[in-house]
Amino acid sequence: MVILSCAGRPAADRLPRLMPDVRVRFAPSPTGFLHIGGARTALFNFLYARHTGGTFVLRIEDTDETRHVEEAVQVILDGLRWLGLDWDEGPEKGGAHGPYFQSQRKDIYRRYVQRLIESGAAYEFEDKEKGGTVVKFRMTREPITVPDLICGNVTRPLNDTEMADPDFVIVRRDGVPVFHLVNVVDDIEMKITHVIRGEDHLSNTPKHIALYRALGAEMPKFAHIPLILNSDGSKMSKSDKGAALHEYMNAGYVPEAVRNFLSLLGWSPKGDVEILSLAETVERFDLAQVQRHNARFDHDKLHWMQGQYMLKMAPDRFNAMARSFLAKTGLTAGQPDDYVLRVLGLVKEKVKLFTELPEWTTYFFRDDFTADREVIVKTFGSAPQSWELLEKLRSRYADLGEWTHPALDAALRALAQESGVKAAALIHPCRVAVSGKAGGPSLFHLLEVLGRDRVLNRLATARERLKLD
RNA sequence: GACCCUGUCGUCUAGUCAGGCCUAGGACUCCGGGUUUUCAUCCCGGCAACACGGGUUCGAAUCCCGUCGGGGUCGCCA
Repeated sequence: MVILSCAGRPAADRLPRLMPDVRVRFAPSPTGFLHIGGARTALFNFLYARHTGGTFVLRIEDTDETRHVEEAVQVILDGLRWLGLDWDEGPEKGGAHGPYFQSQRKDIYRRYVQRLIESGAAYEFEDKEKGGTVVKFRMTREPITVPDLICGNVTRPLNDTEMADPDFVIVRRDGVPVFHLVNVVDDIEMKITHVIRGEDHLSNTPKHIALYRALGAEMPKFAHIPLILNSDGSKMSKSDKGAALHEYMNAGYVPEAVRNFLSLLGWSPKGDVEILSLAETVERFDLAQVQRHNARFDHDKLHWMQGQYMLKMAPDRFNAMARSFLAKTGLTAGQPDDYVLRVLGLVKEKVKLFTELPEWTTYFFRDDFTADREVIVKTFGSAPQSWELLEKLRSRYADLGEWTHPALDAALRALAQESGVKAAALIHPCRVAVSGKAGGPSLFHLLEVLGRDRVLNRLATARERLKLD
C-alpha cells in the first residue's frame, strides 16, 4: 500500500476499522516544555491509535543525558494528561516493550551497533580533524523512496553536501548513539507500525529506511504531518509567544477547547462541523484527511472555541476551576464560600478565559475599585441630575423590605417613573456607582448578590469615589 | 547552494485523487442590523479566495509544464 485515498470510498469503508495491531508512538525529548506542535503530533498519534483500537506508546528521547531532567519529563506528562491524551505504554505506565527512557536502553543500542559493524553496514571511523573515534553508517548512494501515507511516494536523491560524504555518524565520539539510530532501533524493538511525526523529519526518513534495510527489519508505515506556523506564517520556534502548551494551561484555557482547536489544524472532519468531542474526533479521524500543507495558528479562532466550551461547561466544573484561579490572585481570601459561589454564578456566562476573572469580579470582593474616566464621563457627564437620583434610590433601597432582585427591580422602576425618567437613566448610573463598570451581569441580580450593606455604602460614597478632577 | 514538501477568502478549511453538480460551501476575524436595562452571548445579513503564466479539453479550482511564494532537511541536536 502506498497512498490512501479518502473520497469515493464505499460508505461501509468509512466506519472505524479495528486494527488492534496498530502501534504508534510519541517520542518527545525532555527540553523543559511541550511545544504546541509536539502536542498536536501527540494528539494525531493518540487519535489514530484510538480510532484503530491500537496502542499509543510514549517514549522519552533523552539520549543526551545532560538534558535529562526529571522535571522536564514531568512537563511532558502533565501536558499530555491535561489534553486528555493518556498513553497505553510508557513512563509511569510500564509495558512489555520498555524501558521507555532511551537513557535506560544503552545495551540495546550497543547490540544493534555491533550487528551493523559485523555485517559491514557500519564502520568505526577515526576523525583526524575533530579527534576521537565515531561509528558511521554506510549510506546508500541510490535515491530512496519514502512511501508516505500523507505525502505519497517521496523519492529523495542525495543532495550536494550529502553526495560529498553520504555516510553519517550513528555513534558519537563520546559513545552516545545519535537520534537516527536510536529512533529506528526503538521503533523496531517497540514494534511500532505507524510513524506519525512532523514533516520536518521527512527529509531524514531515507536515512531511517536505509537503517531498517541494513538491520533486516520491516519498515513501519510513515505519515508526515504538516507543521504549525505562527500566525504571520513564520516558523514557530520555542521562543515564540504561544509556542508552549503550558501557556494555554496557565492562561485559563479549557483543555477540550485546545484539543479541539489543535485537531482542526491540518485535519478536517468534513461536513462543516467544528465543535467535536474527543469521542467524535476519534471516530472520524483518519490519516487520509490530513492536510499536506502547513497551517498557521489562529489565536482568534482558538479564543472563539474556548468561549464555546466555556458556555457549555457544567457549573460545578466552572466553579472548581474558577475558584482555583481566583485563589491564586488572593482576591477571594477571607470571603465566605457561599458568597464566592454566588458571584461565580453571576459571571459564568460572561467569562471566556479564567484569567479574565479578576476583571469581572474584583468589585465584588474589594471596595477600593475605581472606574475609567471615560465611563464616568459617559454616564454622568451629560446627566448631573443622576447624582440626586442615586441619592433617592439609596433611600428607597435603605427602606426596602426584602433584598431580592424583583424587589430591587420594582423599587428602581417606581422611582424612575415618579421622577419622569427612563429606567435606563437610573440603571446605568447605579451600575457604575456600585461596580465602576459600564457592563456586567444583570444589574438587579448583581445588587442582590452584592448585598444591602455594600450597595448602600457604595451608593453613599459614589459621588466622592467617581469624582473627576 | 542542493534536495524534499507545499500553495482555495486575512486565517482554519470543503471541493482536487475518479474534470461538468462550483455564479467555489462552512467557520474565525471584520462590517451592518436585531435581541438584551449595560457588556458579553445569541440571531440575521454583508465583505472576502481557486498564487501567476502557458497548455490539454466541448468544458479546468480540479489533469500537465513552467514561474513565483511559503515551509523543511542537509549536525558527533532531537
